[in-house]
Formats: sequence, C-alpha cells, structure tokens
Amino acid sequence: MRNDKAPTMADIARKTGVSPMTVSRAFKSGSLINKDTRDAILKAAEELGYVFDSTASNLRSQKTDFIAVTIPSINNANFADTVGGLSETLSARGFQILLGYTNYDVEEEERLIEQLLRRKPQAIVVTGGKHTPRARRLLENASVPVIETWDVPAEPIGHFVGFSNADAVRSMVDHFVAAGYRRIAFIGGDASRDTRGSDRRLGFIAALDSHGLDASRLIDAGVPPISMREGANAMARLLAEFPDTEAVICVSDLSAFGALTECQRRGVPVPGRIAIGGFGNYEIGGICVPALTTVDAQARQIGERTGRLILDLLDDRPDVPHVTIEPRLIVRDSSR
Amino acid sequence: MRNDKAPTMADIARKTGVSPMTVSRAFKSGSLINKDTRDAILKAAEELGYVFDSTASNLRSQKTDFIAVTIPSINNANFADTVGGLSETLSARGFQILLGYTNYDVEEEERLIEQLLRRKPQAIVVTGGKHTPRARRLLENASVPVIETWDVPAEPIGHFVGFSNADAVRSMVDHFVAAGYRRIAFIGGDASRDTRGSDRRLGFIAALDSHGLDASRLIDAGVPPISMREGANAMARLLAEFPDTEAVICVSDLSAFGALTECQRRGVPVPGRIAIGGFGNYEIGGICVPALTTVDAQARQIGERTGRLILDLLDDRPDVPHVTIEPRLIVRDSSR
DNA sequence: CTACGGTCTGGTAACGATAACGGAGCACGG
DNA sequence: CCGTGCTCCGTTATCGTTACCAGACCGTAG
Repeated sequence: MRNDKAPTMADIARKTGVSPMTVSRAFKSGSLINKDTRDAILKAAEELGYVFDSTASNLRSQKTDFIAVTIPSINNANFADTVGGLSETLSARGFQILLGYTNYDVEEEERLIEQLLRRKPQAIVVTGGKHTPRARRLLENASVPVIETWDVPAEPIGHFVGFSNADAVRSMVDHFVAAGYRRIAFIGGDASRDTRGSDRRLGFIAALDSHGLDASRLIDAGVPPISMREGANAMARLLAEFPDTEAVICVSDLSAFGALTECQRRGVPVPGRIAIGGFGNYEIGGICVPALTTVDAQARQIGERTGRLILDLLDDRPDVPHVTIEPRLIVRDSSR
Repeated sequence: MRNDKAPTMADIARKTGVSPMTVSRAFKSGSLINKDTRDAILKAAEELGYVFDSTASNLRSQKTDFIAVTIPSINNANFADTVGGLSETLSARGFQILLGYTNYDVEEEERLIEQLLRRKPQAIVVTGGKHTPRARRLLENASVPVIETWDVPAEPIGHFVGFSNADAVRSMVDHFVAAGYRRIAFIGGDASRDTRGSDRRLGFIAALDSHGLDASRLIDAGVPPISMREGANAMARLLAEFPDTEAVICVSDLSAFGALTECQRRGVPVPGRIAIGGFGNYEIGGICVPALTTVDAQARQIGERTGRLILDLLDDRPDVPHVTIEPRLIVRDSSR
C-alpha cells in the first residue's frame, strides 16, 4: 500500500544525487537553480509521492502564509461575500485563510483570536470593532497587522476597512422621510451581541430624532443570527402594536423579506399600506416581489480592499491605514 | 512598544527557574505537573506576553490538529451548514478547519487538495465524488483519512458521508405524480461542473421514465453558483417553451424561489396554474408565499456525521466507513 | 595568465517545541 | 533496611526545512 514513512527532501536528494538544499531550491520559485536539475528533482518527487511539508518550512522560515479571519457566522451571505473577496485576493498570492466563527460572542472571539494567533498568521482580520479587554491586548501585542472590518471603530487597534452602520441607516431614513413617510418603525438590532445591528438601530433613532420624528416604534427580533422567520414574527407584532405604521426599516434584508411575507399572508399591501426597507443587499431583496429597498454594504468590496491592504502591508508598500467604504442606498419597489 | 523577539518557552523557563520541558508540560493538558509550578509558569507566560507556537509544536509532534475541507463555494447556505456542523463538532476537540473553495471546478479542486495536503492535515474532507485522476491519486496516497461528502461515489476513495442525489429527486417526482401532475419540467442541472446538480437532473429523467412520462421538459439555468435570478429567467423560458407544463422541479430552492417570483410578476398562480418544487430546504423555502415543497438534504447533519466519523477514526474507535444520509421530502403549499 | 562577475551547489546550524528516557524524591509495607 | 510504586522534573535528540555562508565552475575582460 504505502510506506510507513513519508518521503522527505533528503530522500529526494539521495535519489537525485544532489544536496537537500538544492531540493529545497527546486520547490521555491525564483531561486537560482539549473533547469535540468530542477526537472529531475520534481520528477523524482512525483515518483516518490513526495508532499512538501509546510510545517517544517513554516518553522524554519518563520512565515506561514496564513491569514487569520474571524467572522460572526458562516451562515450569512454578507460575511461569506467578504471572506470570498478576501480569499480570492489573497489566495492568488499563495496565502491561506484561517477562518474562525465567533457566533456573535465576544468571549468566543477572544478564545478564537488566541487560538488563531498560536498558528502564527501573517495578519489577522476581525469583524467588528468591539472586543474583550484581553482580546484587545492580544491583538495589540500581535506582531502582525490587525485589520478590523465592517465597522468604523471608536479606537482602532490597527487598520480598519469598514463603514458607519449608523450613517448607512440614516441615508435610508432620509429616503423614507423624503418620500413622505412619517410613522416609521425599526425591526431588529435589539441583541447587544450583534453590535452592527444595534449600531443600526441607534442610527435609526438618531436619524428620526434629527427629523423631529417619533423613534419609539422599535420591534425586537431576538438573538442573532438574523432570520427571516423572526422578521415575519416581528412584523406581526408591529402590525398589532403600532397599526398605523407607514414604513418599517429592518436590520437586514433577511428580516425585511420575512416581514414582507407576513404582509403577503395577511393581505397587507406593500408598499401601499406599509413600506419596507432592508439592509445588506442580499440577492433575495433584488428578486422578491416587490423588490426591497436596501443599503448595499459592499460586503465583497470590504473583503477585496482588506486583502489588498494586507498585500500592501506585507510587501512594505505605502498603505492607507484606514479604508472607509461608502454604502450605497438602493431604492426599489418596496418603498415607492 | 514590543520586543523585536517574541518570547519562547526557553524564556519562560529562565524566568521561572524550570526547564523548557516543564514549561511545555504546563501548556499541555493532562500532563504530570505540580499545580504551583504550572500556575507560576502560566503567570510568567502571561507577563511576558508569550504566545504558544503551534508551528514548532506541529513539526515536533507530527500533528497539526488541522482538518482540511473543500467546498464548491462559500456562498451557499447548504455547504455553509455542512461546514458549520463539521466545525462545531471538531472545534470542541481543538481541531481547526482549513477551508478551501473549488469554485465548482475539478482542476481548481486538484490544486487546492495539493495545497491543503502540504499543511499536513489530520484528515481531509472533500465535497463530491468526482475528481481529476491526479487529485484522486493525491487523496489515495494521503496518509490520513479521506471523506467524500454530499454524494455516494461510484468508487469511494476512503470514507463517505452522503446521499444519492438521483434518489432524492425521485422521491419528489413520486410525490408530484401521486398528486396527479403529469406534465413535469426540470430547471437546472445542466452545468456539468455542478455534478450534484446534474445528478439531480439525471435522476429526474430516470424517475419520469419509470413512470412512463415524457422527460423532455428540461430548462437550462447556466453555470454555478445557482442563483435566484437564473431561476426566474428559466421559469420565463419554461412558460414560453412549454406553456402547458403543470409542475416544475428545480435543482435548488434558490432557483425555485426565483421561478416563483417570476410567476408572481406574471400573475401566474402557484400552485393553481403550476406547482413548484425545490431542493435543499433553504430557509427561504419555508417562509416564502406559498412555501416551497423541497427535499431536505440534511446539510448540517452531513457535517456533524463527518465530524464524528473523523473523531472516531482519529481516536481509533470502531467506525462505520460509509454513512448514507436519508434526505427528507418536505411537502408544502407550492405543490398542493 | 589573472581577475572578476555570475550561476549553481553544498555544508552547517538553526527555527521552537516535545518524545523518550532517566533519575530524584517521597511514602509505604514487609 | 530494602524494594516498590508513584509523582514530578531535566537532558538529549530530534521533527523537515531553509538562512547563511562558502566554494566550485565557467566565460570574459584586462
């Protein structure tokens, strides 16, 4: 079947009649080595079934080509898009993403960060700007670049690539007010664990205040992850508690779609009787009937910009330490 | 700021007056060490800002606690669920998932597998049972467990945790036929890259054949990843090409929902005029109006069972080499 | 003929942790 | 007093690769 010992560079060296050092060079691109020698080495390696050992290489060269990334949940198309953009940008350069899920829990994030740092990544990307004191300390003392994303942290640890969730919601409130809506509610953002969600709710309240409007129509939607089902339940409560509501902004397109379906089940016309806005520009918001007004947070772009920032930093190119993304308001039929 | 050299176990040993070996023991749970000594060591480590170095540990102990996983795309709730189940099962035991995306491309999968194996994972999980010859060889020669998922491979490389996509679709066809539908179409599964999708289409054709029904109402939906938009486009083509169709089965709930929205835009009653079935039991299918009949492929369970299988294998517990998952037909309003 | 730059290859010594082994110290029983 | 078993800790030698430093060889210029 297979040998009990996996072949090493030394085995290839013996078989090819060169030194282990030369074998090493054959596997490293851009090293000074005769083409014939290299070909012979690679051929011998293939014959022996050799598999390069990153573990040893990492230790000796003190670089792992790992980029550590924490996201709240894998089950979220927005974060998935960010990771996708990041992954594509970085894997082209041979980096491997080390992904961890915090489950929207800062304690879990702390554990995760500690675990990830042990792997000696060459940069670490975290979602959000709120951390436990110890997690903060770990990140500050990490001798690699730290990038916070999806937020504009009050006190950035290192770099960040993000946007203001509060400002983004404000742009939608402005749209609703300009469209003539006055009695506006908000669904979600009640879970303190989802800090971006609660930033959106706070932004909603501040925006309504600045328009001189009543900001007390707040409907809870429970713990993250945000679900369509909870959006539907929340809409049911909204219609019961504040029957005269003209428009509702949801913490996410997912809850917005759930809310929309609740209206459909009850025969409540959207936007005729109540207008709906979401957040995140998920695919569903663009295709459901009516299509959802939303804010595109540019999830993929966040990932790409983060990836490029990391490459700049690791290549010692001049970099912009803080990247602010501009979310884009997308007005669709659900609010007109 | 920070020292230019990160502290090592030797530094802690010097500071605490013990040997490096004892420091090592302090960090390994279940080792024989005096409680006071351990506490002193951990305290000194915290003071020095020591971070355990997995790369060195991995090399010496020849185990990385990595589990390599390939999935077609991160942007798919089903695969995300599988990874979620896998991750939860394994991270409780200290394993780290090394995730890679094949982008539905076997060539890319081959590159990815090679790259992942260099990291010396302790097991490798791949999605699907179709691979390039070289990828197959790499997996066969890997000296760690190999688990194929989301499929019942014709020739399993090692273990598998999956189900027959063809059989799963057959159960839905049977439901439609029993409900009285005869002119049944299929949307998607035309892209050979999405092998599970094309298995479903083939299963659809075989099932219709066995019922003595015409299986030529096939609508393409383009390259993966499967999108709601393409589902809507496909439904438009279906209504144009085969206007007398009574029911349609889609390769995924996502295309099914897209198809449903197209019907809504055109005022085509569902299921009154045309019934719709999806696949995968995505959240959306349970909440949209009407809710979608679908097949639950038990994505999360696939991940959990794979995780438990890996733990059994690594702990030398007796294991069931091949786990067959039973997909569950869920009948909802879209087909009744 | 010597000097010199460029290409290619080899020897040696780490990188930082730990497996394996051994030994010290102590308690206990006969 | 010795033998036995247990807890706890130190010494040594790696794990497989590569950074660093030499050095051999070749062609060309002075």
